[in-house]
Amino acid sequence: MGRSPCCEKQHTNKGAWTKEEDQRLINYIQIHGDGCWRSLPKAAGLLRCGKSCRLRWINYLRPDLKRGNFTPEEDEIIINLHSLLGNKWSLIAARLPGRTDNEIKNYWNTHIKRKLYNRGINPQTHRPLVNNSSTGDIDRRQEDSHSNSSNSCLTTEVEENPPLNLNLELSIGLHPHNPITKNPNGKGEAPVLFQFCAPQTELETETSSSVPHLFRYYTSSTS
DNA sequence: AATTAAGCCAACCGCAAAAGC
DNA sequence: GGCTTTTGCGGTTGGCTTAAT
Repeated sequence: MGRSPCCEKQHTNKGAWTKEEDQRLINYIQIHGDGCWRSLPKAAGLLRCGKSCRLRWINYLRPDLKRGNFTPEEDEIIINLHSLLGNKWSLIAARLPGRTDNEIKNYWNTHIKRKLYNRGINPQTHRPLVNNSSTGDIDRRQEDSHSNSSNSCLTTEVEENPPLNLNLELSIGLHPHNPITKNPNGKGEAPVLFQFCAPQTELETETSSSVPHLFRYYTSSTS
């Protein structure tokens, strides 16, 4: 038995948002701010589920959203971050001001995956694809084996290949709400240096359930 | 011009974590 | 500490648009 729905489905609209609905949501948030999504629809006079309102605001109506195509620089940032974080779209989005996790996820699936395949790189593992010598087809089993878990490559690949030891500085914008990148003193910007380390032990590698466990990060104040 | 296929993106769904009581 | 509610995330889907036949 699942959890009860978050809202009375028979009383909510679904599908594409109308201009009027958008305007109601914008007006409400401009006055009251966002948050408390559960009660927002009723208060704003919208026949929508709170989750739907939140998604609409975050992915489409937010004033700070950047519109338009991704730049080549953004492409490379996404590829680099994905190689480090896996399908953690919200974390990747936090490093790209004006972009949403949904937008990046869609862009990854429609553009970047193909781009990497064309470069001969497995988009999930970020390692060279293995060519099937008899057929010439690209062997995508690597991707299939990885698809069950966004981070599973960290266990299988590490066993097959020497772990990479990278010191990579991510010279990209900070996001004020990201607890990782937020400067602890709350002032100014702190450059964030991610230091990626080889797993300490096999046990640690086996039991790692999230990528951040495998690396540490630190910030340093610019002041 | 009509039909089909592929590309694209907004929105939905289910789950897990966080927050509240 | 345990239960319930709310929020946020990632995967998936549906439908619109464009390209190819």
